[in-house]
Amino acid sequence: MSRNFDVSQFLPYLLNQAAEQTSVGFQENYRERYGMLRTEWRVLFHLGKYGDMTATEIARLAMMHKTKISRAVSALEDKRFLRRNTKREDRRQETLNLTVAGSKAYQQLSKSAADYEAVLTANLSKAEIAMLKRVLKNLALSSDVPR
Amino acid sequence: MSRNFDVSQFLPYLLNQAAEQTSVGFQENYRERYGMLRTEWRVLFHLGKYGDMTATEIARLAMMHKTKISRAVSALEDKRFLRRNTKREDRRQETLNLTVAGSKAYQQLSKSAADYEAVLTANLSKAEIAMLKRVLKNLALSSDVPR
DNA sequence: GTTTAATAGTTACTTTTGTAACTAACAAGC
DNA sequence: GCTTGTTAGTTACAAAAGTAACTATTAAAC
Repeated sequence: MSRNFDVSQFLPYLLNQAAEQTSVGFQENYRERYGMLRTEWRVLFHLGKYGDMTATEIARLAMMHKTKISRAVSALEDKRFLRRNTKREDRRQETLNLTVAGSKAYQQLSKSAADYEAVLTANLSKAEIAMLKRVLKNLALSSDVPR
Repeated sequence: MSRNFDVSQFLPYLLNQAAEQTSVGFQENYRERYGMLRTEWRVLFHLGKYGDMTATEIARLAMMHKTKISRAVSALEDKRFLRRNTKREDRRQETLNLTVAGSKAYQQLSKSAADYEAVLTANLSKAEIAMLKRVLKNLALSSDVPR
């Protein structure tokens, strides 16, 4: 069985291809229009979805390294999509919150995301989509290396 | 509906997390032991699976840019995992083939891949795995931008 | 209260990737 | 056979990501 394992069907490989294609497909929605990178869009949507957060909280939720977050936050700040506020009770931390422009971009892009996902899943049933997402979430937790 | 779209459940995002975690999880099998990068492992497994190929053929199959392939091929050649042979009928192309060491690495790693996948899919049924892979392959083709 | 350790976030340096321009070889048109 | 265009693969340069060391601040130990 392992002798004949078909490595071209290897799950991490298939996941990578699907992830890469769909992410590249979606980036046309924020790249030109808002001048964002993928990491920036991710940070933006966390703030849009969960409200004010610190960089560390985003890093944990998004499973992204803190330097990546740090750079994305700086870029989003430069583009006036978010503001930072040092916490009074702990001056190491800073709460990040979207500006009006940031919120608008988020609204716009979450609409685009919904549309894009609808296209991607056009020939899947509700049950299949649910199962797919459940599996993906489990896989993301599987080899959970805290970084 | 789009108003309340849950962007933290966005398919490309979930795919990315699952892809990243599982790829990072698997890399411990080739990173230390063979000193390979992810791109190199991918090129290696294409040659192992399909036999001799040119760089362009791998690029098309693996949906990787040709510069990435070029660099991975050089690295694999330096490590003596493959050899190149200029084709006589078209001297622009070169056929890549695994050395004995390359084949051994491939055998080893495809075994590891099988084991790793078995762990990843431990709590999925055969039907679920089949459906998952089918969906992933479709998603990878979805927004097929030839590069 | 002073030392020690831990945490949030940034910066410097290195590695990897992306993009575009390049060389070499072939093919077609004329 | 010469020009024009195309394809395979590489290289140079720029952008992005990873890693480790850093600063500033807080918390704990004593």
